[in-house]
Amino acid sequence: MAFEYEYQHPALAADCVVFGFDGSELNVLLIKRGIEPFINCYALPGGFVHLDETIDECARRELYEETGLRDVFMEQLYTFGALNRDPRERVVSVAYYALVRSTDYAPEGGTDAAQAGWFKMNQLPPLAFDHLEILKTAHQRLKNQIRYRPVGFELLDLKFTMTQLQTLYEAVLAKKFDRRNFSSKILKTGVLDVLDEKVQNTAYRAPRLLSFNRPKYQELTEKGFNFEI
Amino acid sequence: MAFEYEYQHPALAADCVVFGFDGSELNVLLIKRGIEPFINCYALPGGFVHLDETIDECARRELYEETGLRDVFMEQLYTFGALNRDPRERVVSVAYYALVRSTDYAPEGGTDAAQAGWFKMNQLPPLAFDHLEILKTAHQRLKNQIRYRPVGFELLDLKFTMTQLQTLYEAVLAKKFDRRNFSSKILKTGVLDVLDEKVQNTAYRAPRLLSFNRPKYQELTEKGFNFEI
DNA sequence: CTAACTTTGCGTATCAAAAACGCAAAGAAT
DNA sequence: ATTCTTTGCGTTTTTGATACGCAAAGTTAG
Repeated sequence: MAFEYEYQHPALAADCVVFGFDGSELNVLLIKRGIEPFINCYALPGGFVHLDETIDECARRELYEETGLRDVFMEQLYTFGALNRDPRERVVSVAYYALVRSTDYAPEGGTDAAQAGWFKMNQLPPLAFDHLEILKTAHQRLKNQIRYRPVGFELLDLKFTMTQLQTLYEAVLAKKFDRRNFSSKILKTGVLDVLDEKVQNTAYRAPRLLSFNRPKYQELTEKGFNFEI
Repeated sequence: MAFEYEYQHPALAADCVVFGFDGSELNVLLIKRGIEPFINCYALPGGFVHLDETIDECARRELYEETGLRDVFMEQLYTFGALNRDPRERVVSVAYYALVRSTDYAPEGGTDAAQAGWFKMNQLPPLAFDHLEILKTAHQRLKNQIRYRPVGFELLDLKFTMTQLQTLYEAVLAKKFDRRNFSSKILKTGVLDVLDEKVQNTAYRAPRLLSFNRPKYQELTEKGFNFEI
């Protein structure tokens, strides 16, 4: 016992909800806990905030330590402060929400990240603490964000097809769109570049590849752009 | 010195950004600090989280203690965790955002709330800590929320005129609307009841009074309603 | 090799909502 | 009585959303 305070202080943690997209379904990154409480139970990557780091830095550090992932799109989600979230002591957790390209990350055996893995959003294992509630909050945020941010930037490969982009939207929003309207609507915004390149080795007609045009996207978001589908 | 921990813990506080509307301009509630640091400087109402209360409860308690306000619409905004926000020790602050009817609240002299007061959003005094940054974040949230929540519920009197409602939207969004389109668009949603009552003692033609229809609003928000103007 | 089939890419027709604005009645001010 | 401002209700015009037709690309199957 080393640190003393005049008043009681809660412990402060950061937890990360990392979404990935595998081409057809939305996935979330979970780790298997190696310590009590909830040992061997799945949980969101996260841990306690150090006094010499910001909460954002903590979230990135813990994510890297527990899964090997870094340099991902990440933003603060919500702070969870119920009284008995953690059986050990009062812990307040600042939750973060992150998006990664699935192809950029496969959990590797034999490392700290060996216990990390992707889970389909509709086949989740039981989660430690209030992490299911945090995850549901993050999913809601993703559903909102996809309307006014091209989250495909973070979730798809640099080059992708229109069908892949539409599948992502349909997976996130759990809703179907007309292929032709989806395509023309999203092309009309100008945030996509049509590449002079086609997918190789496809069944039937090969689709052309697309990429996001970041400067154009920046320009549009600055004047209150809406990606509504 | 009474409380000991194995690891260092930051202090945890909650601060409230309370917006009010006086009929023509957007206001924010500030208190004059009576203690160091930043003594006599204006700041957001707020204080440290007790270990036997949630952060939400803390925000409501502090707001009541410092301004006398209670039972207001309030929701969590963002958590601010920069390293040197507070010169005393590491303090992480969970910011809340609240809306009140100006007529429901006038700071009273001779009470704990004597130091509280409304300030116009475009005539703010210097603020303590990083409270200006918090305030700007809250204003941005209000601008977003007014699109899909009838924030007039919280900011206007129970009975109001269409012009007052439009003035509120124009004050929040810093944008002008066509009077006739604004009126028909918002009436068409059904969230307003047209009362069989007119304003008394007006210059020129007396406008009719309106009120929000809460059940209708609830019904619409549940099916993904959009109040976009 | 040819026919069938699936996906893709581009187009148009139809429908609904947003934006612009005309106009007269209410009712105080002169 | 006349002027003037605000209010309330409408129409026209323009824009955007939705539904869907169709042929070309290019693979699969006979």
